[in-house]
Amino acid sequence: MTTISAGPGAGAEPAGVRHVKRPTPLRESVYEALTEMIIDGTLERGRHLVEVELASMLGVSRQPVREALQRLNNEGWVDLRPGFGAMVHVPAEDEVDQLLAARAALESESARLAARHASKEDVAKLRELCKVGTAYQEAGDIDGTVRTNAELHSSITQMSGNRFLVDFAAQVDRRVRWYYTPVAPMRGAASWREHNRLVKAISDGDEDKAAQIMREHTEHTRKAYHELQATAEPVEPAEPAAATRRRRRS
Amino acid sequence: MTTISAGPGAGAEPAGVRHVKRPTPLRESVYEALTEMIIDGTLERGRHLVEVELASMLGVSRQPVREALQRLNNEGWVDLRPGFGAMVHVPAEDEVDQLLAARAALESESARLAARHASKEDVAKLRELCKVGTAYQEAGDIDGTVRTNAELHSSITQMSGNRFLVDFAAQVDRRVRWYYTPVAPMRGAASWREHNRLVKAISDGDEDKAAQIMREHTEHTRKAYHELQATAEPVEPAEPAAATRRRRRS
DNA sequence: ACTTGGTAGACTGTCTACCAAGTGCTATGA
DNA sequence: TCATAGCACTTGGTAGACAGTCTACCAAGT
Repeated sequence: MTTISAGPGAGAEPAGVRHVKRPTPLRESVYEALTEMIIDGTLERGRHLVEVELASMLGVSRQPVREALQRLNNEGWVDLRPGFGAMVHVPAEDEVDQLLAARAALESESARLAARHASKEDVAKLRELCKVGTAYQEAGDIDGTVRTNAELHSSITQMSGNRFLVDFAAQVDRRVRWYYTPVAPMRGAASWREHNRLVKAISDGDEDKAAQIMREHTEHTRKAYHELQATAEPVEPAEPAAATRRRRRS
Repeated sequence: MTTISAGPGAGAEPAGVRHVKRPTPLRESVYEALTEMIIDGTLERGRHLVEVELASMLGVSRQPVREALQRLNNEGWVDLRPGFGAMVHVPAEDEVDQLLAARAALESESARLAARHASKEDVAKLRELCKVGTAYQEAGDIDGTVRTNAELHSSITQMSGNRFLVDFAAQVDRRVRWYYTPVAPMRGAASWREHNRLVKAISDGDEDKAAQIMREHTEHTRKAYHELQATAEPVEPAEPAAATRRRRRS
């Protein structure tokens, strides 16, 4: 499950674009593999990541692993301590909050620009996503719901036409997805109602309204997170530092 | 691209823990050196960067240079072409525009949060910076003006208390500073008047006003940039591809 | 019991060397 | 003139080596 298939596995190529061969740099694949493992919990928070270990685990040499780790560090997935190595980032108490606040700003602005620029096809696509998402939600398919949600948000930022916003938002979204998957189910129906209103505002070209709805939407998400925290972890006994766990054989 | 540097710099350290200086990894120094060289024009836009060349230039081996180049690529300072090398990024026509738009969103939100959280000392610091900046401006010290301007903006984002906003804004600011230094002088006095109003709004805790002033402020900057473009390059003869210039001199 | 000193092992950071494959340039040939 | 074959150069990736540093652990001294 851990070996990197440089292969074109996830063939989401737009039809007709036949990349004769895609020599994706190894570091890229390693990066993807590691984020995935972090998100799905294979690599627990606080765990010490050892280069050679990862390297042999993924069937590559140290170099690509190093490069991937450095990128992960830059993007806040792991913390690199000089001379010691990388630990999977352990999110601070207030971090999710700040993350969602940043997301609110980025996506709200994106929504505003999307309302300004969206074409008919764009709007149609958003409508479709809304429909699919609602269906997933009603069917209780959490994974599908989360995925469609992410797709909708990313589509909207994409439509802002601003590559920096797209870029930052993508980063933030990915992090949010990590911290926060457990929250998603909570506010299913309401979330999709808001999405619908948002898409309408965009289709009407009502910039202010789109921006405002998106802001409130993200804000609701934040509230939901806090409520979950409050109920789920009254005190949090601070799980005894998984920090320096190593297999100490014989 | 882009990164969230979770570096230990933004010390949210528990009071009293003063980590002594930790030997900076070489790649870090290389990264700094290269951005500096890009900003100050030593490495012109479009120039082909060769790893071994940079390595010997900086007195290190290929490895740290590679790692630095990858980071520069992620953050949009250079473009990495597989199998060929890195070229110093040549900003596209609309790129500055998008950059400033993103900045508007980020800094506007920061200003809002700063207005919410700023302490008395914070406000005092901002006032001081305004005074210094205005003085520089009146004295015609462009370098000082630009520096103080950057410091003021970065102080405000810092006061937002949101590390993600701080981080993104820092990145954007650095890029803006690169693209755009020539514009700065143009709108000196007006800029500092706006700064003063902004600081007042923050000190009053008027979130909406602070956000709005910051947005307009950035917007003015964007306009100024466009006006400069319009006058300075009526047609832009598209300087004969600095792309593949190499020292081929006899 | 607590501190100090020493030891050992594990990793990173960096360097060197090497090779395969891809890219751009150039000179050759039709 | 235009295609093309060949060449020089550069990256991407691998392997191995070594110093410095970090952690843990043990032993002796206070």
